[in-house]
Order: sequence, then C-alpha cells, then structure tokens
Amino acid sequence: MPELPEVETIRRTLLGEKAGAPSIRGLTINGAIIFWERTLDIPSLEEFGLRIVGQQVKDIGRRGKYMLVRLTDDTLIIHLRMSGDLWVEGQDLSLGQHYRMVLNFDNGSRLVFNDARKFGRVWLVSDPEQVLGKLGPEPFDPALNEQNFYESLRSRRRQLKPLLMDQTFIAGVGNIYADEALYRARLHPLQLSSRVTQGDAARLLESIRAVLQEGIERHGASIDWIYRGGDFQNYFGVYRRTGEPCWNCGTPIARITVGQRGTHFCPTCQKGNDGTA
DNA sequence: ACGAGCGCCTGTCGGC
DNA sequence: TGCCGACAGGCGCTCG
Repeated sequence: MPELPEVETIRRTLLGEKAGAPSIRGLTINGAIIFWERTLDIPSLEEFGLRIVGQQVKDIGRRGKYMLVRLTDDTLIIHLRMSGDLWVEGQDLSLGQHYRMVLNFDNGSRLVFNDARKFGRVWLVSDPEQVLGKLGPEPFDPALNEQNFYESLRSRRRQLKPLLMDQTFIAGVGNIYADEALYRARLHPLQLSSRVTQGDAARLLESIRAVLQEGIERHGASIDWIYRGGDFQNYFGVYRRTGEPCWNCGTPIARITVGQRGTHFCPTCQKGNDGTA
C-alpha cells in the first residue's frame, strides 16, 4: 500500500493543494455506491447509504496510513492497503473496472476509491477512535522523542524491521520506508530492538522522519503498475535495489525475507549487534 | 511476547 | 504464444 507519504500526498491533492486539482472541502454528498461489499467494514450497506447522504465534507485528515474524511456528523475512514487510490472526477465519466466505492457530490463531481486488489477498507463512524485506537505514535509528533523512542524499543524484544512495520509501535511506516530508514540509520533489519543503544535509537528516529519527509516532498513513490505521480522511487537507497551497489560502500544490496516481506539492506553498512551480521 | 504461515485479491513480469 | 510461479506499497488471524 501506499505508506504515510503516499497517503499524505493524496490527502493534499483532495484538498486542492496540488495545481489543477479541485478541493472536495465543502461539497455535500448526494449519493454513494459500494461496488465491492467487503470494501465496507462498518456500518452495514443499508445504513451506510442512509447515513452518509446529506453530509458535507468539512476537512480531510490523516492518521498513520488512514485517510480521515471529516463529515458533518461522522468520519469516513479509508485505508488504501496495497493497491488503493483516491481521486476526484466528473460524474459523466464511465465507471472503471476497479472502482470499489464512489461518492457523488452536489456539484457534479465524485470521489472515486479505486482498488485493484480489493484489500482496501472503509469505515463510517461517529468516533474515529473505534478504528484508530490501537495505533502507535504519529512519526512527526513532537511528543515522540529520542528518549521515549529508545525506551519503547528496549521494552520489546522484536526484530527491528517487523517492529517498524507494526502500526501499534509507530504509525505509517510500511515496507519501503522501513527498509530505507534502517539503511539510513545503518541498522540491520534483524537486529533485536531490546539491544539497541541510545545512539542507535536516536539515529533510527531521525532516519524514519527523514525518509518520510523526503517521501512527502517527492509526492510519494510510484512503483509497479500503480502510478501515483510521485518520484521517490528514483531515490531509493536499498528498496528493490537487490544486487546493485550500495551508494555508500559499493557492496551489492542484499535481499532477504522477513515476516514474508522482501527486505533489502547493505550487508556491509548495516551490521547487527546480535550476531546476525 | 514473539515469529511464521496463511488468507484475502488482481496484476505484472521473467523463465521455459 | 501460452503457462506458471514469484512477487507486489497491508493487515488480521491462528498456531506454536
């Protein structure tokens, strides 16, 4: 899926912050269609339609990888998972093959939730905490600092890569940015969190923030057939660079599988202190 | 408290 | 050309 930078890019586009893109803020929903039933988590199909029609888009927020469309009475929460995308277009256009939800607005435009793999989910709730309650800290929250990040790492005994991708540990980091953050911090993906030093923790937090920030500035990464317009994929340090030379030392980038996910790292620059490298 | 495996889905790509 | 497995930006579940 899109990770935090891609979700943030889409959020800004839906608010009209990208040149030529119309904002949906202030528009009123006068029709809603779900094309794939499992896309809707809660409430029921019947209640969803009855409840959402007539509500106005007040603002769009984000929490981790979740898009939060704040309406008059409820919040429409959308998770894009692996292949989801959101955009605005005219109601006169024909429907695409992978449209899973469409919201029609009173000005003749519509919001499209497109999702080839059907993993995406939407929730319509009065209290967003019902869905977001278990999420860990937002990466850019100033309340997250070197000290409590260090303590949070030490309090668990997890491999760093799966831990970074655990949304209850920190929200918004996925497979690409976990690999990139560990590379930047010079930490091995299998190193145990219980054994990091204060310096390791400080570098890792700084690295997470730096790669997410760069991802946002480059409007996210666009890979495979899911094109979203960003160009961060041209600046990857390790992700999908298997066999290519490390920018720092020239060693071929290695690929291993961790938690069923492709994991890329430099065997020379990223040494673990737990015997894994 | 962990990690591993699997299910959910469709599409693309490389090898034969 | 066609088929077939590997792989893909995520996450919830079960099982040791």
